[in-house]
Amino acid sequence: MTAIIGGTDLAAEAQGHPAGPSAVRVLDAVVTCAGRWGIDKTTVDDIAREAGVSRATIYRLFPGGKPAMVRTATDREAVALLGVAMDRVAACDTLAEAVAELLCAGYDTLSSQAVLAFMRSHEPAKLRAFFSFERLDSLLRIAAEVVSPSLRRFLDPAQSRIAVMWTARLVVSHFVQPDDSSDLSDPVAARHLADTYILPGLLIEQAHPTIQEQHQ
Amino acid sequence: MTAIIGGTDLAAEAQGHPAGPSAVRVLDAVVTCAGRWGIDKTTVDDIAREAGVSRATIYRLFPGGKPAMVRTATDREAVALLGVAMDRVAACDTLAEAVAELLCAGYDTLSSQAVLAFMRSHEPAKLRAFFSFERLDSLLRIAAEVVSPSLRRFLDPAQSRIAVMWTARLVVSHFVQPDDSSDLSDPVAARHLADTYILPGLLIEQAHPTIQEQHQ
DNA sequence: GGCGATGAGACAAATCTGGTCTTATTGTAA
DNA sequence: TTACAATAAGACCAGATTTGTCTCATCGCC
Repeated sequence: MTAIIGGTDLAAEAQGHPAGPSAVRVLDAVVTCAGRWGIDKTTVDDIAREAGVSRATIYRLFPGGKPAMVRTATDREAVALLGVAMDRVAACDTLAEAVAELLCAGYDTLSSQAVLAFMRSHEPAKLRAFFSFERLDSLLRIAAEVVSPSLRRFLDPAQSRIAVMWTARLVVSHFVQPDDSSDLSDPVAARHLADTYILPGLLIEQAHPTIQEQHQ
Repeated sequence: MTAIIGGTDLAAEAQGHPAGPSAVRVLDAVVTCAGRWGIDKTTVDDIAREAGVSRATIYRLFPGGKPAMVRTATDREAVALLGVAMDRVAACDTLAEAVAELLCAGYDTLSSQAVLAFMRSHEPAKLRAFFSFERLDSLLRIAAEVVSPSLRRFLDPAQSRIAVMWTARLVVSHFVQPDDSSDLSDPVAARHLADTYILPGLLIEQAHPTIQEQHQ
């Protein structure tokens, strides 16, 4: 994964996100404050105080205000979490193992995220909204971007992408609406889910490529 | 302990606190919201929504506004927590055991309280302020009121009161500023503290009553 | 010295919050 | 059914908070 935590990130800057040392502190502060009070209740002032930075600086770094900071922080957090998940996949020997591990790792990393934990226990409706329309597409794209390389050993690029996005959807769905009958934090359950719902699809696709895939 | 949770509390009403079913829902909502966002970030509107009650009703029940609700909720919570602690003392056979159990139970109940947990992990300065000036005296008085009867088996009323308040101070002090060398959630440590710092004082007082006690 | 980044703080506009009040509705007891 | 008490809904306003922008002083560094 990329060197994001604790340093500047050239890739982020290239795609329009500020990444200087102050920006990093601000983004850290966003995550900290949102984990403490939820996003709605944290003010720009809270973030400034937490980051040890003046409000003026914040608006200079993020002209879009709080929404921009939250979006950037979310992306950064997503990349970091997905990086962790990807590292766990590196050790897998088969596609089935890798997908199962991805399910498991994805679920674990989501669960360990403070802001998401806050939303899950205190404002589940907002969590569902967040993962249903607000940012789902963006997050799926990031997931595909970051994680799909780790499946290239087993699948071609287009299919890796599909596998990752499909897996990510399953993880998110189970996260926002946990299912008693299959707990994704349990590797066995994850493997079962992978074998049942994800791998068959991939194999069929492999046999009869769709138009969508041919275009990618 | 008194029948407070889930029903109306005549004692509360007598001492000026509203206690109808709506009032109970409001106080529950205060605790819930404060545990979620902290006291400062919860608005009367949040409380009303959480309680499923209109804002108008809230102001009718608590003319003092948010401060009044918070004060009442705090007192109610204190009485409930202290009741739990007191129940645990009932099984003790000696004064030393009882005081140790009181230390332990007090610490446990404080730790289990959502709002206090929130403050402890997110705004320790506010926690200290709360327990240092804002409400300490009131809480100590409530503690003495509620718990001291459980020590009457071992001490006379005045001394029970002193023992409880002294114990409560120690619990609070350790709660707001945990001490690595003595963890009050550990019964052994609690017993040690009781033997070392509380019981000797009580015995001395017993031998040489002070003016203060004689006046009570 | 000059320059870029930042902090401090003033400022107005928008928003939120607290608190009061009126009106309509509901449940209940006579 | 009528009368009454409790409440929801929401209008309303004053005051506080928050946002976003702007200016100016300061600091570190080339």
